[in-house]
Amino acid sequence: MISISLPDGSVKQFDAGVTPMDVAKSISEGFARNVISASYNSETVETSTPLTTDGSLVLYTWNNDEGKKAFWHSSAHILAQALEELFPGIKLTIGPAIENGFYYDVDFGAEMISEKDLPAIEKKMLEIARGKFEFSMREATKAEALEYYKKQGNEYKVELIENLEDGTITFCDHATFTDLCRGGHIPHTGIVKAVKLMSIAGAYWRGDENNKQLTRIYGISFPKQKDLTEYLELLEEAKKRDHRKLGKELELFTFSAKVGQGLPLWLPKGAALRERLESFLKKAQKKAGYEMVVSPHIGQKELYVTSGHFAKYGEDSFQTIKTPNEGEEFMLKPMNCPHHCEIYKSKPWSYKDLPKRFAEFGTVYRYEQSGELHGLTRVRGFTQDDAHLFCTPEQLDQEFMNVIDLVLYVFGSLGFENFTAQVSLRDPEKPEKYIGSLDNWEKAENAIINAANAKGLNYTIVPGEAAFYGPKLDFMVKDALGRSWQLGTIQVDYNLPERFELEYKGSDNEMHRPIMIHRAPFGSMERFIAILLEHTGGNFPLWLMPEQVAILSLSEKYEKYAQKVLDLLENDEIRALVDNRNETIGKKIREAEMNKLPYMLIVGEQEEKDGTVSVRKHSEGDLGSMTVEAFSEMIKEEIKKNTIEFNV
RNA sequence: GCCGAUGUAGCUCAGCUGGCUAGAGCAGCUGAUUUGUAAUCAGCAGGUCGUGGGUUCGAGUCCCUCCAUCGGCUCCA
Repeated sequence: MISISLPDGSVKQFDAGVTPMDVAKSISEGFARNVISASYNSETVETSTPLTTDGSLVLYTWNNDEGKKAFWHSSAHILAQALEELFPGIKLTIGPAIENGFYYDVDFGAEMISEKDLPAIEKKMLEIARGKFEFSMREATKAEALEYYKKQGNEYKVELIENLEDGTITFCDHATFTDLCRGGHIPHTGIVKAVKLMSIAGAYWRGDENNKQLTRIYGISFPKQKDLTEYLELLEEAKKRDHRKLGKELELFTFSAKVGQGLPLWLPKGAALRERLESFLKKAQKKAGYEMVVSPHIGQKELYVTSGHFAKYGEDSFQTIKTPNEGEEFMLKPMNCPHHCEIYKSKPWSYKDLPKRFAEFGTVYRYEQSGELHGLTRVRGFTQDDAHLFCTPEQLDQEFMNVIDLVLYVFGSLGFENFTAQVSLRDPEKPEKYIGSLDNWEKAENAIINAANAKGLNYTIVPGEAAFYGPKLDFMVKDALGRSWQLGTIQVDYNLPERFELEYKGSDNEMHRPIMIHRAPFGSMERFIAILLEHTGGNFPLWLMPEQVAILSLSEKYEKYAQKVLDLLENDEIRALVDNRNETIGKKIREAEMNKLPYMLIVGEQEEKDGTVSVRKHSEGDLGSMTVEAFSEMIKEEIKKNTIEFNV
């Protein structure tokens, strides 16, 4: 007999060799029907794995993330089997579950595959699923496993196995299919009722560009057809919040192939929105002791040679600009830091002057790979809400924490609650990617981790994501489709001060080297606005709206009164427009609603007589009539209510 | 840059297996209408079918090049 404890705290006795599914059935047959995976003593097991020791068992259904993971991973096996049957001779590599679904990376050899092939593969998968084949794990020795795949000529699996310890190697079989696999499956294929293969993509073996590119097939599967339909509808809904679509509809920005890819053109409304965001941040930065500086869009090549950026990115940048002077070369500035270092160098500093905080909305140009460009989130010309703080070692922790406060204030003010903090460290395996001494790197990494801890941030540590000159604390936010983007970033840098020979005089009358903090709460104006658009669906907070109020005249007869209302609102710094076209009120309302105008004021005979406006709120409807003054107060109140004060 | 897909009017889209002067709705313009909470009516105008080649008696439709865009990979100072 063994004792098995369950998540509800209960402990039950079973014969040794009992399976998780047996335990589920002992709880209730109905529950057991929904159980699709399990973990024992925190290790993933199959629902058919015999349990032989005491332990704690967790049973998962489709409603748990672990259950979904097993479901999708098992679906990847089914996909692999379908592919093997339809395209004999292909080489399978890996097929994991992902956040939404699963994929399988396959070497198709000379075979060409395109999206047209997907429906046939889906059909085959469902055929296999209906066979209700059980997934069963089988142990193999390393020699056996290697032999199996060497015989098949699958060098990918051979490579995977060579990196595994003998004695830990398992295979998973179902039907006639077998695959190297660590485990974690649903009981049988029949539970998969709906499958959709989403797309085909190239993916490098082991994520390395120098390796062969494999074909990756993305898919998602569900236990019910209805779940799939709902998922696809959800995707359709998310597409409506795509910032590229909204940006066009709301006339915020555009692109022109003639200007060049990845070079956004800001339209009047978008420019106004940007400006409003900038002045919002400027106000907070002023309180936090920042000083604005301005630097040019180009700099001599030497500047970036000194900073190290040229060696790192020179080849992949916009190339140098030549002048009539032989040998003279300039570059479009790809970042502001070197300029700010030179601003720091413009005069000698005492420790009493520090910290210095130089801020600039600096527009930079980076030659991103063409396949990387993406709406406003990845562009070739963009404006960073940049600042560089120069401080003493004693000031570093406090300065860093203050910047965290500023970032949290910015995110809070704009309603970004679901961000993740990411501590981006260097990859210890690839020292060649970074500059500077290990000693300084450790100091910088510790400073970031300490500050994040002191601020009680819930963060994840990701090695390999640091900048080449220093580690970062990044604030990541997801877009409508769940893709993560880095918005705010704070970086500690010991290297540029060294390369630019920055100094200050200490209390000991000796020269010392300041530490530099790079930071951008928005990240870039472009990306921030893109993500804000996707989060709000274009319904920005009232204070940010390019146009807050539309005054809709009932007919041309009320033009004068509409104009008077407009003047009154403008006196109160409310952004309004008059729609005095010869159209029905229904049409004017419809258009204002579609343009996401927060408030509509309808003015006609009654309103002119009473000196009132009839107020309609976007997506809510008629609020009744009130005086212009009362409306104005209401707007100001709403803006005030949604504004957070920044306290240093 | 790599893999896959897409590109028809300002916008959203139709155009079957290649066959008369390429269609619709919205937006625009003109006129009528002067309107009470999500589309008033009528007329007009608008496209070298992304670009450049090719196949063909004939190409929006088939093939190739390039460009741009979309989904991924790699990259992201």
